[in-house]
Amino acid sequence: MRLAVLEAAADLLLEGGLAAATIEGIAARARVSKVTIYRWWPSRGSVAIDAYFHRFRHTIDVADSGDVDLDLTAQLERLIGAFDGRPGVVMAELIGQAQSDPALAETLRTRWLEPRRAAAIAVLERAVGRGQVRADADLTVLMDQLYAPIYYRLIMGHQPLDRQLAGILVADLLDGVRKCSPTGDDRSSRPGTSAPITRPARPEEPPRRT
Amino acid sequence: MRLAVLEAAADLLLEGGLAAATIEGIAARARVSKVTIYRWWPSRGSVAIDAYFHRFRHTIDVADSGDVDLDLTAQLERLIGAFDGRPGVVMAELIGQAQSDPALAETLRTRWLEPRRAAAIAVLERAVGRGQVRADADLTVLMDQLYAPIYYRLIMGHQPLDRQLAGILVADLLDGVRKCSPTGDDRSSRPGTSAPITRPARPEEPPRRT
DNA sequence: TCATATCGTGAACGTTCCGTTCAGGTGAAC
DNA sequence: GTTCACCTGAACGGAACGTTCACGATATGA
Repeated sequence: MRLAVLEAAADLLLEGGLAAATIEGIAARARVSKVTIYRWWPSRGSVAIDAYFHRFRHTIDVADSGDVDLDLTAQLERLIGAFDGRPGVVMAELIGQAQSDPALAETLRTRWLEPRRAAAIAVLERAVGRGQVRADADLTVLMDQLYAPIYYRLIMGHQPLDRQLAGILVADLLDGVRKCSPTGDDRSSRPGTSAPITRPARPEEPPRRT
Repeated sequence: MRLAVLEAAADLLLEGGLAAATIEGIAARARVSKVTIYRWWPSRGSVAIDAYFHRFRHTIDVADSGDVDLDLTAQLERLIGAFDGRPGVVMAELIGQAQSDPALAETLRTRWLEPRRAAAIAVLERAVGRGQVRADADLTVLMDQLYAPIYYRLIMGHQPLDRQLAGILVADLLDGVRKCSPTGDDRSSRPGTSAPITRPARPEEPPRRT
């Protein structure tokens, strides 16, 4: 029963978005009573998000190649890929719904956002350990400057959300954050007073749009 | 009548959020018929966003001090300030609603987002003109790395949204984007091969959190 | 002065979906 | 063969949507 509900809900979500995934619609499609759904889930959004996670349980595989650029770019590209097409629309609608449903917001934070943040923070912390990223950087802000633009474009739709964005985001930020001088780890130290330690060539770097 | 509706809607929005601003509630509060509201606005979200803009017509004053850091930081701080307290909650709910209401999304883009983006892009373009920012940078991505984290925190609530965030965002990004060598404007040129042109002291820069 | 058009009104309507209640039915465990 | 956990259809009251109707007000202008 539980599976039937999740499958039906996921189908409806992908077909007609969150608006189509009403409790009564899900119940009818899953050939299940409304009461059964209410026995297991507290609200419509709750069913929807469970259905989404059920259908798209992306693994959060943390690559650790030793190259911050590559690892972060790969993570961001995977996220952008996960938001391609209907699943992206559904995620946007779930985030939207969460703005007026605190329980849904909480679920979204704990089951979607935080695992991914934890994985990405780990990458950054290893980079700090290797001296590739300044030790005094606020990693939570860095995270947001990497991830937020993806969600922002997904939600606002003011700019396209394509894979090459990942590389640009990482390059923009790391070039600023990368520890340039081995001695200076203070914010007031000028970047660029000596040659950067590591700047791995990224041959696939696309030309800049303007 | 029109004003009465907007005032009533804004009141309800700030008191009880988007959920409280129902058409019938607004009509009752404005002492106006439902029909009258439907004559002028196509949907609930439409009334709500008009009411929001009516109540919070922030001026988009573009400072041009000649210092990118200061100008951008001031812009971001003003945005963060505008999202403080109830107005921030309401904006989050409007963005949320826009995820399932294309007309509302369009209004949000054209009347809120784009004017602010245009102002900020102008600041960046002047900075490019002055040689403070690399000419090959993708300004639209830079914009997102500055602004998106603010909306992201507003909507996800995973991290606090305080004013000092503005300075960190700008510093993180500009240190990477800042044109370090006057000759090199190609992505492959190493940042930091010579001293940066301008790096105005920002004494109020807060210590980094981790 | 009076016809007319415009705009607003209250009241009611049908619709959809919510979340809940009720009176049963089925099947496995003990 | 009783009990219990779980499921069922059917119906309910409630909220809000968006619409329709018949009926004022008001002001324009012939």
